[in-house]
Order: sequence, then C-alpha cells, then structure tokens
Amino acid sequence: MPRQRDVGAQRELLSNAVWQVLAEAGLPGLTLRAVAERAGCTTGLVLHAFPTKKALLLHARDLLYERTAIRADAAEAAAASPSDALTAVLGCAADLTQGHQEESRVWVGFLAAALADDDLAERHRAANHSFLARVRRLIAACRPEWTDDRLDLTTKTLVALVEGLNVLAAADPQAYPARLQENALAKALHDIVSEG
Amino acid sequence: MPRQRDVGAQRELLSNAVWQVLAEAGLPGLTLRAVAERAGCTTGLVLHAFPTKKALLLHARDLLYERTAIRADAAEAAAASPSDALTAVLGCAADLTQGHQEESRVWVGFLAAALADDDLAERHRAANHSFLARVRRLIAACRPEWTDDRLDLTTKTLVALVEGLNVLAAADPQAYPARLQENALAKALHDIVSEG
DNA sequence: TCCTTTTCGTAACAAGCGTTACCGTAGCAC
DNA sequence: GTGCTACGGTAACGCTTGTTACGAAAAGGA
Repeated sequence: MPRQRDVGAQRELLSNAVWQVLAEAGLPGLTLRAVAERAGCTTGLVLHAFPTKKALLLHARDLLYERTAIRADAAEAAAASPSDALTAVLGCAADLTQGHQEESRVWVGFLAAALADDDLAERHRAANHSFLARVRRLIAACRPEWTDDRLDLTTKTLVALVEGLNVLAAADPQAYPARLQENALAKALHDIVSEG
Repeated sequence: MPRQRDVGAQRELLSNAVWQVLAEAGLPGLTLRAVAERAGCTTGLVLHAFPTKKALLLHARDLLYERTAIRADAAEAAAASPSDALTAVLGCAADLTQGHQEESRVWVGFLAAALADDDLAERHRAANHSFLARVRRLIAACRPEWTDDRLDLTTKTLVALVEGLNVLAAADPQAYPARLQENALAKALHDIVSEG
C-alpha cells in the first residue's frame, strides 16, 4: 500500500479553491482548470479527489454551510444572554466585520446555481431552514410570550433583511458599508428585544 | 431597399427569450442556441440583431430595469397618498402578486453575473440607485421631518428587506409565500408610516 | 416581371469545457 | 536495493460554446 494521501485535506484544499474562484470569477469562471490552477495542481488530482464537477460543487457548498454554522455556534456560545446571542448570530451572518465579503459573493454564486440545480437547491433550503430555526429559537428565548405566527413572521423578516443586506452589499459595497448594515440590524433588533 | 425588418421588435423578442431561458435554466443554461430556440429562430438572427452575446445580455438587463421602472411608475401614479404610493411601489417590487416570480429568478441570475462582469455590475448599481432614490423620495414625502441620515438608513433597510424576501422566495417559495411577504412588508411600512 | 439588396438560416470554425485513458513516478514492503 | 502499487500529471477525447462566412430566399423598385 504505497503512497497514501490525505484525502480529507485534499478535498478541503480543493473546496477552498472552488470558493476563491467562485468569489473572484463568478459562476461562469468556475471551471475545473481554474480550480486546479488555484489549488496548485492539475485537473487530474481534482477528478481523483472528486468523481465529477458536481460532487466538487456540492462539497464546497457543504463547506460553506459548515463554516457559517461553526461561526454562528461560536457567536451564540460566547453570548451572555439570549438577546446578545441573537445580535451576535445575525451580526456574523451579515459581513459586519468586513472579514468575509467574499463569502457573500460565493453565497450569491451558489444561490444562482441552485436556481437551475435541484441538488444545490435542496442544500440551500436545508441550510436556510437551519438558520431560520436558529434565529427563531433565539427570538423565542427573548420573547417567550410570542405566538408561533408572530415568531415565524419576525424570524423570516429578520433573516430576509440580513440576506438582503448581504446580497446588496456584495454587488454594491459602497452603498452598503458595514456601519450601515450594523445600524440597520441594530434597529431591527431593537424593535424585537426592547418592545413587545 | 428591400425587405426591411423591425429591429426593435426583434431585439425585444430576443431579450424576452433571454429572460425566459434565464428563469428556467439559470445562468449556465443561457446559451445563444437556447435563446434562439426559445425565440423560434436560429443563432443567425440572434447575432444579426446583436453583435455579440454580451450585447444581448446587456439589452436584456436594460429591459428588466425598464419593466420594473414602468411598473413602479404605474403603481406610484395610481396611489392616492405618498404612503399608499410607498406601499404600492414596494409591493410590486416584491412579487406579492405571484405574477412575476420568474422575474426574481432572472434578477438573481443577473446579480450573480454582475459579480464577475463589470458592465453588468455597473447597470445593477445604477438600477439599484434609481430604486433607492424612488423609495427615499416617497419616504421623505411621508416623513418630511426626518433627517437625511435617518432617511438613508430607513430607505436602504427597506430595500434590503424587499430584495431579501425576493431572493429567499426565489430559492424557497414554500418558506416565503406571498402572504408572509405581504405581512413582513406591511409591518416594516407600519413602523415608518404611523410612528415617528 | 425581373433585378437588386437586405435578411437570415446553414454550416463550419476555433476554443474551451468536463471527462477519461494512460503512463511515469514516488513511496512502502521485503 | 528491488519490486509492486496507488497516486497524480499529461494529453487526448467528444461535446458544446460563441462566432463567422456563405448562400438561398424574400421583398420593394423599375
């Protein structure tokens, strides 16, 4: 059994390359050769680590979800109160820190791809439902007296606002700077946290 | 000078075909042959009406902007008061009527394409600024006492909410039905129209 | 009616795509 | 050191893409 490789590391390396290419060249620029070049290898290795381009895409999509989930977990765990947790989770979902604008671009790319690919669409919905459930749970912790309907409406409105800010900032960063996003989010949260 | 054609009608026909293909096959499915087939002609006519694929894409993008602008104009003109106008304009920007869900899909497609194409990005920003200016003007008519900063924040928050609802509904219509979007919009508008 | 000129379908082109087959090579077992 | 085996780079495949060249058909002017 000579020459064993670290398959997991390879897959992560390649998924990161998918990510970078998608962020800077968009969906049309996402080719196997571009990914290979970015990862510093050839298409041979790419298609030995993944059987097909779609498998590579799906794995990169899963990686995106895992990263955001991990970040949200960390933000939630570090928060002292439910309202702090809600603020922190939504804050790291938007790119307030300006540390992951490229993630928004990647997200938009995957979203557009999901509109024509059922597998990607399913993963998008799963990830979104997961995020909705998280936000809903945090809001419920802040406002235990709210009805399910009100919880639902507020959750989805808040998530839509965050995604809208992300999308618009990805395409027009000047019009949607971090400070504005922060203010918009703070105001929306204020209405939830402090008044009935 | 025999056999003259209606260039304008051809261009609109082809742009609509671009639109339909983009809505149902997504950005990767948008090929000249697919557009030609949808328009009931061949690639010959397509590339006689437009010099290149990019020109076709840009014209289709312009058409998308024109349609939304015309619809917004009509909604605004039909409204009795500034607050009604604001409600109507935002209502037709979201796809409350369920009449143009495909427009949201097309919008997402162009958005993703804009992230990798400067010309499309510029048009996206121009269209968005135009929409922002419209919403801002209507809000200012409702709340003439507000400061510029407050106007700006409220406008961009409201537009982000609408775009977020559109994007999320495009990818997951079940989770974001028309009624929910209507409720979310109504609540956000209520905070603007009725309280200082 | 015939001729001219524009229109547009046909068919080919080069380039780039995802994918596959192949083979040199690098590393462990002995 | 030698042999074996999985790894991964090379290069080709077939296909589709955007684009172009060419020719047939169609319609107004004489």
